[in-house]
Amino acid sequence: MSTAYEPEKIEKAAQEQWTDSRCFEVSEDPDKEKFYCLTMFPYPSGKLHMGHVRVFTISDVIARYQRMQGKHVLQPMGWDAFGMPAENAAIQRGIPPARWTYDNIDDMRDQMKRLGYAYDWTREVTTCRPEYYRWEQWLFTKMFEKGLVYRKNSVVNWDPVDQTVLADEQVIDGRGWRSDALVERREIPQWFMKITAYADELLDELDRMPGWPDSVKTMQRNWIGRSEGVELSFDVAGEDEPLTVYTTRPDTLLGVTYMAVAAEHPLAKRAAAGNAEIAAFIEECKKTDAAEATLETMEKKGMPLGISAIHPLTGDEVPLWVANFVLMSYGTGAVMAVPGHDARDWEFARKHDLPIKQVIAPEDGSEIDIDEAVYVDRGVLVNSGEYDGLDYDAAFNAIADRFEETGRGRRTVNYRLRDWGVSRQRYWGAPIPIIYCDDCGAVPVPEDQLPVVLPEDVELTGVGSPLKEMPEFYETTCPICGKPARRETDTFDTFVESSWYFARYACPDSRSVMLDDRAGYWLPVDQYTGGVEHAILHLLYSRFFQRVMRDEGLSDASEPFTNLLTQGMVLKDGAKMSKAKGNTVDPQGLIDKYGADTVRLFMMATAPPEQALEWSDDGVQGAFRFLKRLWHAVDGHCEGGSVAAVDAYDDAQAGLRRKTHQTIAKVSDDIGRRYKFNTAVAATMELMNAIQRFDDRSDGGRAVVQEALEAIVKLLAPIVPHVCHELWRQLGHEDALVYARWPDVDQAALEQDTIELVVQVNGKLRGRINVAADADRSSIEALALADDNVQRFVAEQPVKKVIVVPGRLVNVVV
RNA sequence: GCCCGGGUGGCGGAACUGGUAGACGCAGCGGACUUAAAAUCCGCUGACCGCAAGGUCGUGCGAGUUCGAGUCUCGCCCCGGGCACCA
Repeated sequence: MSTAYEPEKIEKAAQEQWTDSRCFEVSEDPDKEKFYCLTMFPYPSGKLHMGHVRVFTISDVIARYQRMQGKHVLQPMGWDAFGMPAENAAIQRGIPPARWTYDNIDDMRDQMKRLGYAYDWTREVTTCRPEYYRWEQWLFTKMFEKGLVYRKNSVVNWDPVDQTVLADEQVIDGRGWRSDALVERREIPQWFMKITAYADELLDELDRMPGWPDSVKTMQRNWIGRSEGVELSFDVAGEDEPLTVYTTRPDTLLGVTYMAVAAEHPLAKRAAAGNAEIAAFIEECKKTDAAEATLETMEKKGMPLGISAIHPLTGDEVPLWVANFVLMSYGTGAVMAVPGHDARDWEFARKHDLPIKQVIAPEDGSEIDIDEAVYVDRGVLVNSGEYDGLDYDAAFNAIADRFEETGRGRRTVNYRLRDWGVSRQRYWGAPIPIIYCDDCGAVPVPEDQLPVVLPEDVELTGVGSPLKEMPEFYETTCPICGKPARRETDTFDTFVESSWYFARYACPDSRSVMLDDRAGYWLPVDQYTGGVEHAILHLLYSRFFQRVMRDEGLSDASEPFTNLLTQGMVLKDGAKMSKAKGNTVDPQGLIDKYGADTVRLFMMATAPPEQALEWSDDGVQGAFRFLKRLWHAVDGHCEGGSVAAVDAYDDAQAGLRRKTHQTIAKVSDDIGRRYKFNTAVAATMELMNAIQRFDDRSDGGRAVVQEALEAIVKLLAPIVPHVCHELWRQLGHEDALVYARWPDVDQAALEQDTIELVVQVNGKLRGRINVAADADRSSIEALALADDNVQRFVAEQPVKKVIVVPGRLVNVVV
């Protein structure tokens, strides 16, 4: 009597058994090899979306696979619970951010449990809880003591109508998203973390991280942007202070025909004082937002300041301009312009009729016309007086030496990386633990007064932070002198919470210290999985924080994540699935209709994890159909009763055994090494097809089918754990599948007497031959040349050579 | 604009280290079963030529390297992600 595949029933039963046996709860066991498998934790935005399901399933497959390898696996889950959407919901619906967040967490936790992830729920971490954020407040005060944090003015988007600071995302075409008012750039004092102090270490270690994708390492290298250059001083006519610029191309120094400073530069401000036109231009510059993409793509504008700089080598006067593309925050806020050999300078010079001078010529002696096209490659110096004929390196050194000798410059290393501004003028975040005292200045909150708890019962209006209206929050006393003082009302960037949560999972209940000995057992994370959109910021901040924690004596590890898998986005209609774009697909409907296993299988079978996955509703049906086929195959097989042991096989039986063990080998490699779950699924589907074509009810036949079905159930256990859990039981096993080991390949079963080789003539496929597995080269060649179709194409032509690729093909070249 | 990916049948994708292009699945078409439908099972399915054997073309576009290129090199085009206050 055959039974139906009822996912809802078997999934519930499997999950209950996992929960009751607490098999995914792990403690520290030094005798076992640990494996810490982590997914980037979600922001509790409401319901799970497809991107969540994809990344959690990928990670769960790896965790369950490693468990079957005998590892002691930790897979925790938590909530990146601070953030803007909670404030938006509060403004729109009048629900306090805390309640909205906790409700969402409850919903999403239920959905995760329904999907059967192998999480140790006893370690759940929620970043908006004081017991969590107190430790980042504490670490901040330690960083304060070490000089790793500091306060400086920095630019924000100011909405003059709502009287509030806007996130870049809230600025739409230069206007506030709620008020529609033109946004202004405004400078306010903010806290910064000195990530640049670790720039060299963060850069150098990338060379020793084989477990990270090259693309991510390259992006981080470019982001840090270490460059070796020279700082040069130009005198300015009528000014006492020289103007210092940084350049990586001192070899082009004689090609300088103008210079440019940022709108915020003191020289520009002074020039504006006596010139209304310049003042207006500087005002206009402030109206663009500060995003790099905007600065780089906007029209390059500038104005002469009416001041001249003196060229340090020739003594010539070069005009000084103010330009909208020069950044005050990068380098010195001033650049020397070499239009002949820099693309942006060239374009700007053409537009404003500034002279273009060639000082570099191609090394191969070819002629170039600098008025036609810019020449940016390194080459040989020309029109550079005593430096003519030098190459890049020689010129770099000669000019750098000259400036160092005269004290007018120095070799220096520059980074594109900027310090991390962590202040946010928002309510729903961790309070920055600083007290401002008129006498003592900015004072960190002492350890015994931590945490600084964020009040949760508030009303949000959308205008400013409610903390600024709560004297019971901000009124306090100075920890040093005891006088009345005022608390910082800014909160941390939410990236601060996500920069160390991975460590806290090791000891989420630790009350006395940020991290205890348990972190020493679990860290670093062995496998980290998350969206490629986090390739730079989140991952770089986490690498920085891990080092800060290391230097605080909290952990021995320098790198937080040994292996990184960056999963591609789930796209819909060609764009990232996101709430903001309104193109999300709710996975819940599919779970209700087909069960968790079908959804898990579909996500894994459809595309490799690193690739973007374009969502389509078709295909889910196919995953469901396959699970039904598997179910009925096991069901039908088990109806035949117990299986007798057999030690000799006929050809067909040996053939199915070979397919079984080829599949074990392929799936082990696909999941264990390549992370190609889609081809792993395809391989098990092929084995299923082979089983269904195999019709042999003899003892031997039933034995190899039993072996094949057990292999499929184990190989698919990480991907579709519920149905496999039940099928394993049906195949006659008392111990739950979750305690089973990954299957081994029987090398003897793989052996073959003959193999097929492809024969090409001049690289085109012309025939196939069967040869003995151990055939030598000359007999292969002879067999290949004897093939009728091969003979047709060789015909009378002399054979120039024959290439034999063992196990693959023969190519006859005529 | 800069940095990092990607582009292969009607669709998702496979081809791992330069060696049979299109595995596996979806959709479609034909058939079996059924009173019927659903479900299930079997077969076909890149384009073109051919009765067939087989042949020609074909991996975004253009060149190149090689006995052999989806894969490597150079130059383009298009799409996605990131660009520091979305997470």
